Amino acid sequence: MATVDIDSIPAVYDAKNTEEEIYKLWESEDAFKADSSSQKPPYSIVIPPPNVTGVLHMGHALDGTLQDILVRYHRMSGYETLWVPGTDHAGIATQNVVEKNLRMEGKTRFDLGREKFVEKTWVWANEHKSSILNQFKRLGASFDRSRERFTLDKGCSDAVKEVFVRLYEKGLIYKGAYIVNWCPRCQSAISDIETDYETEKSNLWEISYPLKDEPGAIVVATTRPETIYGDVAIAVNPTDYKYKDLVGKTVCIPLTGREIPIIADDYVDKSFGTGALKITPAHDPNDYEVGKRHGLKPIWVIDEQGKMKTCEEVHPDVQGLDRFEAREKTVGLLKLNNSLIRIVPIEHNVGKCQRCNTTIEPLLSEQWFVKMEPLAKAAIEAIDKGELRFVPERWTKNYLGWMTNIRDWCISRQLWWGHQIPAYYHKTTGEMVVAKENPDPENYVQDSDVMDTWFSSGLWPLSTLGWPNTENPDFKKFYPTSVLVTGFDIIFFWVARMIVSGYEFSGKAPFSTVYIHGLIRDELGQKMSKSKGNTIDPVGIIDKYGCDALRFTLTSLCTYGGQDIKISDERFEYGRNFANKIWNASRFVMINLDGVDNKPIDFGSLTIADKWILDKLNKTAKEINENIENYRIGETAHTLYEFFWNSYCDWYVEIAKIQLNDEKLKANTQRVLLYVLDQTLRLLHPIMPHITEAIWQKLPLQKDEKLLMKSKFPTYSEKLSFETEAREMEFVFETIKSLRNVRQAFNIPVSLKMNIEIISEGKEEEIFKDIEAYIKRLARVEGIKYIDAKEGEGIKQSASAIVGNSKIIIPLKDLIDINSEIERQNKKLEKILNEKKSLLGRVNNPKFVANAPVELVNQTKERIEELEQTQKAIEELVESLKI
RNA sequence: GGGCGUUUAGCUCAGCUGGUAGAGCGCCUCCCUUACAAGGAGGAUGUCGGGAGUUCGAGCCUCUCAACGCCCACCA
Repeated sequence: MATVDIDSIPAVYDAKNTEEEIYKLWESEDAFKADSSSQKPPYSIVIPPPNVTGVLHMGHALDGTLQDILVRYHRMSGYETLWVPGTDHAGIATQNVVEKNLRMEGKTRFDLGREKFVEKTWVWANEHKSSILNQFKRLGASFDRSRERFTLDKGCSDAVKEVFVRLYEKGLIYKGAYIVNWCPRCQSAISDIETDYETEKSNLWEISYPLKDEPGAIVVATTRPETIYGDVAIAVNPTDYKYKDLVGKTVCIPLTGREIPIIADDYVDKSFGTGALKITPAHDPNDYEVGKRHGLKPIWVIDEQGKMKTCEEVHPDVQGLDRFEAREKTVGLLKLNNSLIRIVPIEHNVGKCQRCNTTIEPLLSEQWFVKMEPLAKAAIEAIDKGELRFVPERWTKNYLGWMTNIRDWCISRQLWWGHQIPAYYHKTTGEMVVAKENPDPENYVQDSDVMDTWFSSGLWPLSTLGWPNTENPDFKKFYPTSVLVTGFDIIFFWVARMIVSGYEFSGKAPFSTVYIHGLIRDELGQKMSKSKGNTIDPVGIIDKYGCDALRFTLTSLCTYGGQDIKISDERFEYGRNFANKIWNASRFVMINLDGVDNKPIDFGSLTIADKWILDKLNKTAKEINENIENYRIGETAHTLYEFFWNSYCDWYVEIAKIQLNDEKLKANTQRVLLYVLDQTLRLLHPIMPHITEAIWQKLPLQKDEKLLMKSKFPTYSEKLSFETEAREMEFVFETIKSLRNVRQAFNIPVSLKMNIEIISEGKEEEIFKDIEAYIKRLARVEGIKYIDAKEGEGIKQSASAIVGNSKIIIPLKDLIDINSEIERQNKKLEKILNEKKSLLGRVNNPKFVANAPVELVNQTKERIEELEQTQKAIEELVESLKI
């Protein structure tokens, strides 16, 4: 015999304490730990590793919640489930933070030296990586901390070296001079996708270059006058008649007088500017290509700091100046020199460093690259072969577009924090060796560059599961992973690269599904960012509303199309209110469990309401399984909300109050209440893990598992299907609703119990007799009298309702106004007539009858019959009222 | 320039394979009915952006126009 201490269950759900307590319970049971030797089928997810520099934001909260839902659902559905947590060393971001801290001490990284600096950064990273993952704990994340990884740890480092060497040996990694996006502030090259473009107002300066040894000049338009010192040619379009005679001649660079040729190249757009273009191969990617075609040697005039070089090509007054100062100075000099023809204001796009927003300086330099095209092949075919799919599907196109136009990937970064490139140079001969280890530390020094952060995170599914040791039990059991959950913003940075490396090094896609969710935005639809000050801190929301409230709200806002999600603080009231509802409904059940036995439900003595709720539960379970399997997470939340609140609480619990007062029904009702609650908690658990576990722990159930999170997830069961009763219950709802409607329409006080008369026959009359108790209680009815159709004299001075083919009469002398009752009935009649009219229109259309499915035609006809009967009944009512 | 998305109730948005529109919030009425006022009961509200087409039937499919948003590429 079970008892529940009700005093221990307050009427308002205490999320904070409950969540803390429950997470501790899971941890103490080591419940998130996966077993690679298990016989169960595997289900695995690797977390998109948050930056060590990061703090939990709403995007993490959504991403983490979705993963946790999938993981918890599969864990309960019989899979050996592994969710791998970890963090990313975030090369530039982390180095920036540590450098900033140093600056506050008045130091730079160079004061410390590389070794000391990296050491210091490790200390910082170690301190912070637990902090972001601990914040994920506040989310209820059921990841396996015993398998936590870091993109710079030994295992990841080994994988990185292995991959680098293999790709190098295959000729897919090469070192070469190329124009890269150089960030003068970060002092490093960055990749194309780390560069953002911003529209800026600027000028097009038209500068005149005089011809050598003859009168005349050619005028070029440029947005970067400071680069004239690096010019190696003036290019015009070969078809441009204006300049036809000038091609092949020589001009002098104003201010310095250096001589350069006029060349012809298709690249030049005749209609832009003056149609003549200055070529600066060292500082512009397109110019570099043109220069290469014409065998022109680049001249460097801007250094890595973004300052003008001190060299003979640069005008002495400009040497050493910052590039923007140099621009002003150069324009001034040109003006004095009469070389400046005019200034045309324009708006153009300027590349910016994604990390620090510094204007990018295209710079010709020696960097390491990965040849992507051969690697992309398998990643492209994966889609056609059906080995990889995106949810929602529209992202496939995006992914394929990028993959098929892929460019080589600049992987070297001139930083100190990261995986150092495993290339070694002989101290005297300069000979280069690429190897996992330094072949001879006496005589070889390692390349000083490190690799792009995304190089190591691109190996994440491989490296976290033990690759390159393919005999590792985790790798054998859990690779490839099941699904990758992330936002669309890192499809190119990360997802695409993981797919490429998955195919290259394991021959398989690292996951078969990429589930892409929307981005979190503020209530105005703007991206959340610290600089805008519009962020909502998930931890703050958890403190205020509770973790499960946060999870439920976020989940409910997910759409199948993966739309972005606008949130505001108040939206989380939705989840909090639902959590409170769950808490209180459970509280009601527990309060009413006195004398409960642990016997199974007696199916022989179920009431119509019992059968209805079991049927509804069963259908809900079916839907939930389908929804989660198909990544319809938002619908999962809505379905559960609707079932629990509108079916279980609003109707079944209210009906149970009646049945619990009936000694014959009490025990079985308790069992049904408890059973449905137990099953519902299981269904809700993946989305709202804490509250469900907390309640479940209190329920006096016979339990196979100690924890709800390890218990079986409900599925559809034929045994619980009660179609007929489910339909009959609709009759009950109709009846009660119409009676409530009448009460409200005529302002009948709740305290006044009504007496009603029913005109009915056959099956319907039987049902009425079955559900009398429900009607009496839920519609506050005193007595029910069954009368013959002919005894209808009481209709005068009564309100009435039609349910099915039956008439319910509510005699209300003095309480009702006949005219308003007539009006009320006429309104209903009008609705019915409207519906009937349109349905008749269909049925009378021979084409509809010929083309529509037979079922639909029959359904429509049946509906018309129903409507006609109701119409007739209402018309009779109105007639008798009028008398 | 190329691609994608959005436009549905006052607000925020659902609506899967076409069968006469839904939720939450807000609003109006009533109710502290012994789980819950973070609650209960009842109610009002939409020519589904405009136009055309396909279909027996269109919020959903096709075309077109419009507005807003995002991504990619980038001409000095």
